[in-house]
Amino acid sequence: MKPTEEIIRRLSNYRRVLYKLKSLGFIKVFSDNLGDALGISPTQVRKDFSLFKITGKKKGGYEVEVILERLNTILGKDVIQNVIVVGCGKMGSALMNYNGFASEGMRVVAGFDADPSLVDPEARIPIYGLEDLSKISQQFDVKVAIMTVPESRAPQLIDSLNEAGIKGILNFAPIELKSRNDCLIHNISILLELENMIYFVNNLDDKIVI
Amino acid sequence: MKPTEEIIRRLSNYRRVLYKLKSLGFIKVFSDNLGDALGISPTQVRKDFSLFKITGKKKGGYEVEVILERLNTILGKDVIQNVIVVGCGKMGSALMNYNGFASEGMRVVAGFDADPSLVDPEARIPIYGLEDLSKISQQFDVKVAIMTVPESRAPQLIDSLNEAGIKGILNFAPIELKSRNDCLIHNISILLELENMIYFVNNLDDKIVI
DNA sequence: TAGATTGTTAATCGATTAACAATC
DNA sequence: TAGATTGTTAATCGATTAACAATC
Repeated sequence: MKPTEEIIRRLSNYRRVLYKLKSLGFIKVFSDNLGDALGISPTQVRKDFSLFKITGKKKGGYEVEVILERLNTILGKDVIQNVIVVGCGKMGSALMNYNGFASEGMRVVAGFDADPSLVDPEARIPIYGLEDLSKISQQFDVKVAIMTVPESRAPQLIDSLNEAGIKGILNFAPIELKSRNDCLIHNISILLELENMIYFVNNLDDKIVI
Repeated sequence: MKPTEEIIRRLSNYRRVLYKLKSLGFIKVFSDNLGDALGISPTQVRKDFSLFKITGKKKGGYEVEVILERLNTILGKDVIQNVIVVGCGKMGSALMNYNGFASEGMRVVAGFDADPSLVDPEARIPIYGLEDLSKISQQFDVKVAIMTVPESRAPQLIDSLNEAGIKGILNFAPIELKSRNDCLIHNISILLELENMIYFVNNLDDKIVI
């Protein structure tokens, strides 16, 4: 069985919770603990672990340190993951300067923008023109890009990103881009999320189904 | 059957595609058209429509104008939906000034921040201290909040938001907050999304399962 | 009419959960 | 030992898809 996106999402959450438990002094955890913390069944925790050959001891549970090491390897935390930000408007620059990346083993190595007035190769995180996409991406072995450009620019940019060797795009434009064979795309649409919540909030009488 | 989050997400996407088709001159569409555009089966389109009593004509398909009107009603587009932004740091202010809300029938009526130096009730979109949450939320009948605060502040803020009558929270802090009975929470975690993509990009040999 | 498309029922598929033997 | 917990198999559940009668 191949891991699905949902399973990997849960692995990230196990990892996050395990660090919290570790800081509380936990040496070992049971599938029950993790299930409670994530609001899922202990069986699912065990099943997920089983898929990745993460084993525990009957009655003894799982060793926090051991699972964490395994999870870090699976999620690529043993190497710094370089990413770029394409589109350095308000949203893009807010993301570039977000300081949560480092502690998650990620680094924004550069920004890119079509607007020459935003280009600044001397900045702490340099900003280049789009013509430098391939050069910089190859130099830093970048595989993943955050895309914060206007909706109209998004579709054509995908081709440039692919040519530059980008395999994963986190798209913030309010347009649902479909993954291709050669490129995984995740869409984060604030408008869509709000619209979704607004529906359920406006229909609270209907029991919320999540 | 109650609509799930996924179904509402698809309704949003039908709506988006339908506006595009309308601008291309389409008067009617078939479930095939919509399925193709969204990469889903025509059966699913018909099933979704059926759930909301959106009907078409055998052989004649669906009338674009009619479905759009229905979808707009379902998704609350017939009334302006007021939202607030809690936490006016870089991310929060980038969101407040994002100009995609208006065309989707949403309006950011105010921002809130614990830091008094950010408070500015005279700004185009006024920024208040947290003590004004209830007053302003009630004044503008706000039910949904965008939360862009540091992780450490997030949990306690939920209580304040609930007291202010907020029923839905779009959380940007990198902490997976669980929905409660009285409050729907959607988490948007850039780090989690990146981590997820990084996994699949680093394991491209394993066929991607989406 | 013949062909195409809806609306719905039944079948399939995949993901979650229950159950339980193994065993610490 | 008795009780608790893992690891896995079988059962369940829900969502998607196939099939098809109705009909335009």
